[in-house]
Amino acid sequence: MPAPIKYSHQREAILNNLKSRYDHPTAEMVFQDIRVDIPNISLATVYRNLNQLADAGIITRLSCNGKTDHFDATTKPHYHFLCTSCGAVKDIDMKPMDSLITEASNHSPYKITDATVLFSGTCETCQ
Amino acid sequence: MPAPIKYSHQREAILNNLKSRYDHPTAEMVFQDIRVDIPNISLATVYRNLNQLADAGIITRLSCNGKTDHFDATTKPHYHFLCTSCGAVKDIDMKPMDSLITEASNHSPYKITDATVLFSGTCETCQ
DNA sequence: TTCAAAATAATAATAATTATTATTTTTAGT
DNA sequence: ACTAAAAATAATAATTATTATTATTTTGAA
Repeated sequence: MPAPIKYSHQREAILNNLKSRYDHPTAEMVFQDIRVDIPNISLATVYRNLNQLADAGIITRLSCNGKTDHFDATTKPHYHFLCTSCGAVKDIDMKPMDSLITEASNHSPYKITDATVLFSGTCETCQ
Repeated sequence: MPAPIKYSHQREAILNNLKSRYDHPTAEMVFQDIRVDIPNISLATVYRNLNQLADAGIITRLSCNGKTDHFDATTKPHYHFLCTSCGAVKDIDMKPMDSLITEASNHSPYKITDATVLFSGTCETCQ
């Protein structure tokens, strides 16, 4: 029984912030940005709401570098790029190949439902 | 100036342990296994050596679930599978498509050098 | 308007990982 | 083999990212 989600000012601000930007921020980055408007918001509130939104399938959690989690305002499947120099996470504007999942399913005994692809290298500004 | 790597009993045991298994263990898992032979080995030693070996390009660090890092004894590029139920990480025995990198390069301004692909779903035993 | 359920801020706690430090190993040069 | 500098270690403290706790406030249905 997942607890029904009740409106909150903070959650709306968090989701709006995430939707307004394209840098796939960490919880900390969202927190710093939102503090400007809601000065006494708590970092734990940001974490809690991002988790809630991800669990509800409204946003996506990205595990890019083994350290901090990043978040993506959209759930439409697409590929990402991680700059190994500055740590920025960006979108790759190409159509995901769903042949990957069928191919992998044919080569393994697992029930495969998802494929995450993360490219890495250096971004324009770091080159 | 990367410090030259000097031999150590512990590092050899860590690398051998990793090579002897196919479950892509975490540092903690390697630690527990090695304690049997080297009872007073320190967890920090396992972390330090796994990092060293990964930095030297001898092993691979896998960031699978946003929590604990896993390690792979080989550096040959191949795809992995994460069971969302038990957390196990396994190999997928299919040829990596290098078309992915060229395709992504054509669709982005980044210098892309690597692509990691992680499938997820449920493994045989969890189904 | 009332009231229970959910959310919050503040903070404590936890988990994974890395840093510190005094001591021990390793190894290159005698 | 002997010595000494560099690197590695064990033990442990510290750090970072994240989650749990708790007393208080907000939300929303009756």
